[in-house]
This record gives sequence, C-alpha cells and structure tokens, in this order.
Amino acid sequence: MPTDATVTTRARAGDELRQAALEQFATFGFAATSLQQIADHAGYSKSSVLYHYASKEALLEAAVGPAIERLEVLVGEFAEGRRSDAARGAFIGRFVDLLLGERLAVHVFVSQGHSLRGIPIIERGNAAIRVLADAICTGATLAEQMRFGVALAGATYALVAGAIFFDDDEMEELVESYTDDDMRVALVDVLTELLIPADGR
Amino acid sequence: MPTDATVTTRARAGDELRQAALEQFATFGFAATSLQQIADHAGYSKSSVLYHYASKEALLEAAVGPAIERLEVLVGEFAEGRRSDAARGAFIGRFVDLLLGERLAVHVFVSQGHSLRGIPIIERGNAAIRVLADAICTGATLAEQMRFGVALAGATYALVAGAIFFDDDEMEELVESYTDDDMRVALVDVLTELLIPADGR
DNA sequence: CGAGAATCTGACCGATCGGACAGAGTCTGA
DNA sequence: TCAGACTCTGTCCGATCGGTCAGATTCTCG
Repeated sequence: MPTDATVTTRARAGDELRQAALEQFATFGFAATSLQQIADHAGYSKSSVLYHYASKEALLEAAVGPAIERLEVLVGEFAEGRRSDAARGAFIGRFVDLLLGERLAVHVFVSQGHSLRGIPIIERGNAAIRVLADAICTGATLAEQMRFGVALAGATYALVAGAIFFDDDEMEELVESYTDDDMRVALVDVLTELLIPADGR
Repeated sequence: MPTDATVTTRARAGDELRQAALEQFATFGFAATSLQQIADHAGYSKSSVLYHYASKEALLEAAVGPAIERLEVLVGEFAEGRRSDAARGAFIGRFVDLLLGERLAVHVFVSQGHSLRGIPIIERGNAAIRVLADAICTGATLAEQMRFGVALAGATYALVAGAIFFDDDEMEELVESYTDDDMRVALVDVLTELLIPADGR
C-alpha cells in the first residue's frame, strides 16, 4: 500500500505536466505550444510527457476537462429551471465563480474553442455553450439576447483575458491590488444589473 | 499606362491572398494556419504567397493592419476628450462600427493578440488597448472599470466570436436573419445603457 | 518584335513537429 | 533478494513547417 508520500510523488508528475501544459496553452496557444516546450517548462523530458499522456490532445483534455465539466453541469441546471429572477441570480454567482476558479482553462477554451474544433473535449464545451445560447435565445428579443451575450462574454473576456493581458506589464500592481473577492463582487453587480431588471423595463 | 482591367488584375492576387489569409487565421489561428493552406484556399501556390508577402508575419500584418489602424485612431481621439456623455456616445457608435466592419481582423486580434506578442502590428494593437484601458481606469472605481470592461469586451466577443461560432451550425438561419443594422442598434443600446448612466447613479 | 520587369511555380533546404520505441533506473511486494 | 511493474529518458522516424532559389511564363512598353 502506498504511503502518503508516495501518493504525492506518484500524482505529482502528471499534475505538474498538466499544469505546465495549461499555462503554456493559455500563453502561446495550443498549436503554437510544443511538447518539448511543456516538458522544459515542467522540468521533464518530452518522452515523459508522452508517457503520462498518450498525445498532445490527451494533455489538452486533461488540462481543460474539469472546467468543461463544471460548465456542463452549470449550463445543464440553468437550461431547465431558468426564468425566475432568483434562478438567474444564482446562475450569475456560480458562473462568476467558475470564471474565477478556472481562469486558465476558461481562457484556453474561450480563445481557442473555435479553432480547436474536432477535439472531443472542446466539442463538449462548445455544445454546452450552444445549449446556454439556446436557453437564452428562445423566446427572447434581439435586445435581450444581446444583453445576455454581452454580459456573459464580457465577464468572461474582461476577467480572464484581461487579467492575462496585463500580467507582465507595468499595470500589474494596479490589477493585482484587487482580490478575487473584489472582482467577484464587481462582476456579479454588473451582470445582475444587465440580466435582472430591477425596474420594469 | 495600365488599364482598369490590368489594375484590377494586378491588385487582385495580393488582395485575394490577404483575404484568404485573414479567413484562415480567424478560423484556425495564426500558428495553426500554414502558408500551403492559405495558398490552396486562394488558388495559388505557396511560392506565390511568399512572392507577394515576404513572410507569414508580413501576411498577418497586411491582414489585420487596417483594422488596427482604425482602432488606434479611435482610441487616440477618445483618450483625449473623454468624460462628456456625448463623447462617450460617439465613441460607442464608432466602436460598434469598427467591430462590424472588421469582424475577421478583430476576431484574430482579440482571440490571439495575447499569444502573438512580439509581432509588431499586434504589439501596436495591444498598445492601443492599453491606452484605452488607461483612459478608462484612471480615476474610476473598480465597479466602473468592470462596467467598461464587460461592455467593450462583451460587445467584441459576443459579436465577432459569437457570429463565427455559429457560422456553420443549425443556428445559422436564426443568426443570419439579423442584419448588421439590427445588430448595430441592439449593441449600441446595451453599451449605452452600461456606459452612460441615464439616471443619477 | 523584343528586352526587361512582373508574376507564378516546383524543387529543394534545414528546422522542428508529434510520436514510437527500446532501454536504463527506481520502486514494490512476495 | 529478485522478478516485475512503474517512471523516465535518448534516439530515431516520417511529416510538415517557413523560407530560398532558379527557371518558366506572361505582361508591358519602346
């Protein structure tokens, strides 16, 4: 029976490689990231990467899979019992939590989800987005659709890409002075304002 | 002296290749698009591509350059005389026009601007975005920043990426039933609501 | 017509890609 | 102790990449 130490050691290589791959994919893009690059970044050889993951695609799946699964669950539940303002509010909170908790994976998916068509895990994510869009669009006016689209896409892109955008710039200290909690509150506020009419609109 | 026909012929190859490259970059990403792919898509040989454009980077610059220049002008003017609601309103209208008029280029820049660092034309675009962010952030609360970020990023992503996202899906007929004018009006409305407080907020 | 520029292409180059594979080193449990 | 599984790496492979170059073809204009 493996001890705690060996379990940690065992799981470490695969986890380290998965995390390194996620960072590289988010920074340089899937196509522009080589297995050698990932291996170097994690401190292993290219062969080791291919020992732990059968292919570059398998590595992508491991890197973004958990985030996609969270998205599927969230969208699935929303697609059923939407309509009430309370349900919308709950969805907004969980959506923002997903963005904050899976920044890198969300960034990879959002920025490259379109160009990575054909890869199963990406296809699943795209399908989830489609379900979400469907739930939003059916029976809604163009203005309402636009409000929803701008809100969700805006929150996603402003948070995820924006954070990375200014990562190694002189603005760093400004951006990093905000905690995740600050961001969460501000984001939830904006989304609530956009999606849950306080007055009779 | 070249006739109209010859002028058309002369300019055509370069333009066709530029357009083909833009489409391929937007669809598959810069790194994942090969010169051979662009050549095939435009009906030329790979050598012809490199005859008209010195390198793959030069082709990217030709493809997204005009859109970046429009962005620079727009941001430059906004960064000076902002503050008034009228100025904001004018900015919103021109921003949406830019998005609608340069969909593909904007999509390339937005989705890959981060991973294509180091390429001069991309760096210029990133600098313009930074100027815009600066103009928004200085003296603004986090909530205001977030409102602006969500609005601009949301409009960009919802329109550009969203449009491409559903391009070859069963939703096509729904999305395409809206004209650019419809989209423009709806987008301007949402952005105005977010950025120009109608009531005393 | 004919010289020269402009356009286009196929053949070719070194580099790098994702991946296969055999073997070295390490760890585990009987 | 030792056989077998697990982990890791160096070497090698075919394919494809961006880019060079010489030559074929077409176009322009005196």
